[in-house]
Amino acid sequence: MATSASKSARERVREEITREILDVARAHLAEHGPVALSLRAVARDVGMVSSAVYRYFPSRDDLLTALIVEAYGAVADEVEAAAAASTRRHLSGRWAAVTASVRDWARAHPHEYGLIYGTPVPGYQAPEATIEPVNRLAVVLVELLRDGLERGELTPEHDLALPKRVHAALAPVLEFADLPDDVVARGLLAWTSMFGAISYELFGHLHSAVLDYDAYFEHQMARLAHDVLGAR
Amino acid sequence: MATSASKSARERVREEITREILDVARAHLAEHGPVALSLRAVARDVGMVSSAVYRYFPSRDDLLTALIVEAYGAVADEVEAAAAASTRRHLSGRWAAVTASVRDWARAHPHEYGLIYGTPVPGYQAPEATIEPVNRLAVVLVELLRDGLERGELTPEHDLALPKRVHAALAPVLEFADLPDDVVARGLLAWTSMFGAISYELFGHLHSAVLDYDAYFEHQMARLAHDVLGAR
DNA sequence: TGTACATCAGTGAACGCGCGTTCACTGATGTAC
DNA sequence: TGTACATCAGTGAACGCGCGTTCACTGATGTAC
Repeated sequence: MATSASKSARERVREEITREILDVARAHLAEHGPVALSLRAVARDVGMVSSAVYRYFPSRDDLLTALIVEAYGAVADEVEAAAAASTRRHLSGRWAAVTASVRDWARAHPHEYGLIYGTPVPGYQAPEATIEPVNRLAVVLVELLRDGLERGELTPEHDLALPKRVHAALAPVLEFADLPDDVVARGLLAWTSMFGAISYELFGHLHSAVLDYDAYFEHQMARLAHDVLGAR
Repeated sequence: MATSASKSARERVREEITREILDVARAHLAEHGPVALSLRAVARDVGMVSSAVYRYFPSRDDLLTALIVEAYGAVADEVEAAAAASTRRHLSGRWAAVTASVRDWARAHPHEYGLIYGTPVPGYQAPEATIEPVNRLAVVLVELLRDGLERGELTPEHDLALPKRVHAALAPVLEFADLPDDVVARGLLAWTSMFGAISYELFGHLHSAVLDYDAYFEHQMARLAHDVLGAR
């Protein structure tokens, strides 16, 4: 018992320092962007020699990967919290809450947002470890839609029936969601549209086109809920 | 006369070489992404010594800027061509053609797409010279909407009237478009949603969620035309 | 048309830089008996 | 509880790299009279 306790003492220190490296790295990321993320600079700020970092991360890329995974986790946390805090509201209200939570996080952490929803860092595909937080996001969206259906707040008009080819294209996501195909298609469209709106704003394309980003975003999200999701 | 002809001879050579540098740079961009764009490597491939490039571009950043401007111009070309080739179709058909042209270009030039619609390169704001091609894009969208209205193919339901604050937020773009405010808002939403759909696909987020990207995109764009624009 | 000078493109060497990663090492902490 | 050994964190020097940019230069092309 004493042995395992002391053993975990070393491990606790290790975890602490790993955390510290990640925190410093995240700060660097926030300030200079992923491209400029330098192992040496991080090491300097942590107060160790650059080679010591290799005790914790086998390479610079692994450090970046860890940050990517953390960023996904952070969005998932925000979204889950927003969804949980709005269970008693109507579908459109919950949609507003969830989309606002993503946007707020994105504005607070633009570089991290860019890291996961902007241009992928060259030579990168999503690491395995992002599957779990991405799934959490998907679950929130699916639950939102399911609740909306069950409560009768979601009244999709079936006037634009899904062609067979589109239905087939959606196979993986349909299996995951277990909802009517047009609801899934609408949900996905609303979801990607939200990212379009956020990226467009965050990456500067609304500059000199729109004055009040908050009002604009809120309104467009309401429009998505109404027109695309079919809420109300 | 002879003088000005020979003077422009030198100038023609200069333009040719400038072009060659840009072409090589664009090829490098396509292969390795903007981060890895190196003045020295470009110079090597053009067949000159690195310092010679400074006769044409005052710095690496200016070279990148030129590529950004060109990329915007390329999208604008595609979009204008698609719009021009589809003047006789219905609004939804024209919308399909225009959105497909953006997506096709994006898939053919992913790094260039990422350069202008993905994460901005750190320390960059859109250079002045992008205003012109961006305007050309805006004009296409506005004309699309105007034609749709005039032909009665666009029947926006005024059930979701624009709150004053949103109307005010849209002031610059309303002045530019000179169309009913809700039409402008719908157009902008459809437009940014298109970018969301393209980025989501191109940046890998549809991976293992959707099987047939072509069918999926086409359908979602039809949905946008119908549900958001109010086409038909 | 011919000569003297000015402009410009391209060369080659050099600058200083910060980077990722490796490696042999020291010393502290944990483990086994 | 004490000793002998194993594990691990962190050090410091060194590697090779490619980069952007500057600068004095050569030689060709254009200009003015």
